[in-house]
Amino acid sequence: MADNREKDTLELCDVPVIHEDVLARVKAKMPDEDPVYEVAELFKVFGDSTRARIICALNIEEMCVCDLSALLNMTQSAISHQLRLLKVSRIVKSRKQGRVVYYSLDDSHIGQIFAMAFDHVMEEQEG
Amino acid sequence: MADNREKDTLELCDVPVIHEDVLARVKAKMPDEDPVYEVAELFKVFGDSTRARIICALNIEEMCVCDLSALLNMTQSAISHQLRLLKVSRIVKSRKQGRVVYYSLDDSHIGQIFAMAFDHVMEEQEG
DNA sequence: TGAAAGCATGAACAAGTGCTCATATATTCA
DNA sequence: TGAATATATGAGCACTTGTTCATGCTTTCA
Repeated sequence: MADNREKDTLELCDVPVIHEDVLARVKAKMPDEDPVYEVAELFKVFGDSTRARIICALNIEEMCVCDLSALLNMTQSAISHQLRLLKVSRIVKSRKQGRVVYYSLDDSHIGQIFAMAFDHVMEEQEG
Repeated sequence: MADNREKDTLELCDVPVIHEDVLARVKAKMPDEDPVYEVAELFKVFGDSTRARIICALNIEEMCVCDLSALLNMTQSAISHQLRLLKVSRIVKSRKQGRVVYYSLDDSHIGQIFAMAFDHVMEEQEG
């Protein structure tokens, strides 16, 4: 990140393009950058087994932290940390009643996306 | 995975359970462990922006490695490494023609799952 | 009011990940 | 056959991530 001398032609990545027509078409049809990054961020949150199990549980019904801990056989702290991430990502929402906090899925899309992913891995099994 | 002596009461995680009825219901309805882990693995692969962009591109049409490199402005090596992972995960397939290798999506589910995720992040935007 | 219950959070550390660099392999063509 | 092209891959490194541990906050109840 310091020495840029002798690099008048500073293409970061000067790979040759073989199919200019293909490139042009794909460039035209590619979705905008930002949504793609957001989709990747969403999948990144889904892509941890603890969080995936939490989502599967909350897709069945609302649960409090300690019940989730018992269900998944993990410490309250670990679950709580993950729930925080899921909440920041707007995947779950919470309501507090006394000293108990109940979590549930924030959006019906979430369950649908998981359902499709399940279908996919099930078919992979057979075929 | 070796030493289990002196662990007669081996609750790994003895959190109290508040709602036994909820726990019983969710336990009964929870999907099997293995598919959940596989779904998480699938999402993990989706959850990187480079791979997400590759998938978006290949969802439009088949492409070779160097065109992908040019499109995404990344080195051929970086793209090739990611394509390897995508192929092992059965998300893309490849066909070789001369010294050019063309990649495409291996399954129509993939595009559908991405489409749903896009819908989700778009609605998040609006509120 | 003080103790207990339920949950949240900061620090720290091991494990995992994505890129770069160098190099290997495979194919084409002169 | 030898050079050039297209792609693959192993090693290394900076960076990220998920858990644990200790502790703090909030609410309830005796």
